[in-house]
Amino acid sequence: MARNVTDHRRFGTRRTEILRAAATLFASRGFHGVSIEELGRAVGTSGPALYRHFPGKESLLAAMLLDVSERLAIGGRERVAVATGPREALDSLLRGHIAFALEEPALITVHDRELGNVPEPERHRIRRLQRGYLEEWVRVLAELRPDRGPDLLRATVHATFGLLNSTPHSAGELPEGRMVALLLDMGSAALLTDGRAP
Amino acid sequence: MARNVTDHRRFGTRRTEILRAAATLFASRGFHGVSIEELGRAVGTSGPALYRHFPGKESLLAAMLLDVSERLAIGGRERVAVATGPREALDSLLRGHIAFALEEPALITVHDRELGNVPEPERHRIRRLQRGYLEEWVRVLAELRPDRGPDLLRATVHATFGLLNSTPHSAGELPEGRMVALLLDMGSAALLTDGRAP
DNA sequence: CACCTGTGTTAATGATCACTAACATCGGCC
DNA sequence: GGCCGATGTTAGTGATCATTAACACAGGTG
Repeated sequence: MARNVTDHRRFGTRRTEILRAAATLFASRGFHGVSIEELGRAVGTSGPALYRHFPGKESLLAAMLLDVSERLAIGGRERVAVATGPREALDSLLRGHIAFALEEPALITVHDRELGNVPEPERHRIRRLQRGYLEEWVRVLAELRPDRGPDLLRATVHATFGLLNSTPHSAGELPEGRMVALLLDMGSAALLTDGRAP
Repeated sequence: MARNVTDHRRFGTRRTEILRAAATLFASRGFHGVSIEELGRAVGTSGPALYRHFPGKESLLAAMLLDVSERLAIGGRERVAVATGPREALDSLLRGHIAFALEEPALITVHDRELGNVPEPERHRIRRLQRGYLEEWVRVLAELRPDRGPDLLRATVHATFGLLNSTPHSAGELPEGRMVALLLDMGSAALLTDGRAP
C-alpha cells in the first residue's frame, strides 16, 4: 500500500535523526571509524535497529551524501535563477555556501571526505550533483572573468570550496557573524582576483 | 651498539618507503579503511613485516604526521627567517606551502584528516607543531594587516590553508605551473583583501 | 478482537582486523 | 666459520564488526 503523508513524515523524522547523528560521528572519526552499534547508541537504540531504516551502513552514507549534494545543487540553482546579474549571483552563492558550512559543518566535512566509501550506483549520482553545483559557480564566474578558460575557472571554484569548507576545522575561532563576513571577503577576493599583486 | 650511517640510511629508506605508501592509502581510504595486510602488500611484503619498523598501526600514523608537521614548521620558520620583509615572507610561505601540497598531496590530506587517530603523547606534539606553523603565518600577516586582531588573523590563515590544501581534490585539472600561479594569486588575494568589494 | 506494519530487542554468525609467536634467511663482523 | 641483528615468513588468537535471525510489542485499522 502507498504510505500516507503522516507516515512519510514520521519515517522521515526518524531517518533524519539518524542521518544527523551519523554525520557528526562520521565527521569526527571517519566512516570506518564508527560502528553500527555506536550509530545506534547515538540515537538511543542499539545497533541493529538501524537496519529498519537503511539496508546497510554504506546505504546510510549514500543517503547522507545524496541529500547534501542535492541541497547544495538545488540551492545553488535557485540562487542563480533569482539573481539579477552575475555579481549578485556569485555573492548569493557565496552566502548560501557559507551559511551551509556554518550550519552543518559535519555534513560539509563528510561530503568531501567520504565519497570513496559510497558504493557505485549512488556514487555516480552524487558525483553528478556535485559537478552540477560546481558548474553553476563556473557559469556565473565565467561572466565575471571572461578572460579565463573553463579549466582555470573550475580550479578556481574548487579552491574556493576548499577555503569555505575549512570552517569546520577552525570552528569557534570567531563569532559566527564575523566568520561569515570574513569568508565572504576572502571568498570574493579569491574568486575575483585579477592576479596583479596589491 | 650504535647504528652506523649506512644502516641508518637503509633503515630510513625502508621506513620512508612504508610511510610514503601508507600516506597514499590513508589519503584515499582513511586510516581505518586500510588494513595492515594492505599496507604490507603496498611495499612488497606481507602485513606483519611492518611490525619490524613500527610498533603498531597508530605509531605509523603518528610518525607520518609528526614528520609532515615538522617539515612544514621548520620550512616555515626558515623561510620567514630568510625573508627581508613581511610581504616577501608571506610570498615565500605561500610558495613553500603550495609546493608541498602539490608534491605531496597524500601527506597534506592525511595531515588534516587523521590527527584524531593519533594516540595521545604524539598527538600533542603534532598539535604543537601545527600551531607553531600557523603562528608563523599569523606573525607575518600581522605586520601586513596591523588593523586585524589575532583571532581574525588565525581564522584568515586557517581558511587560506583550506584553500591551498584543496589541491589534492582537484588534482590534474590544470598543469602544475598554472596551478602554482593560481594558488599563489588566490592565496595572496584571500590573505590580503581589505574587505572592500572590487 | 485479529491483524498488520513499524520499530525495537538480544543472540548468533562469519569475516576481518591488529597483533603475536615461532621460525627462516641473509649480510656483515669478530 | 659462527654469531647476530635486521628483516622476512606463515599460522595462530582474540577482539570487533556488519549483518542476520528470531522474537516482542505497540498502534491503528479491518
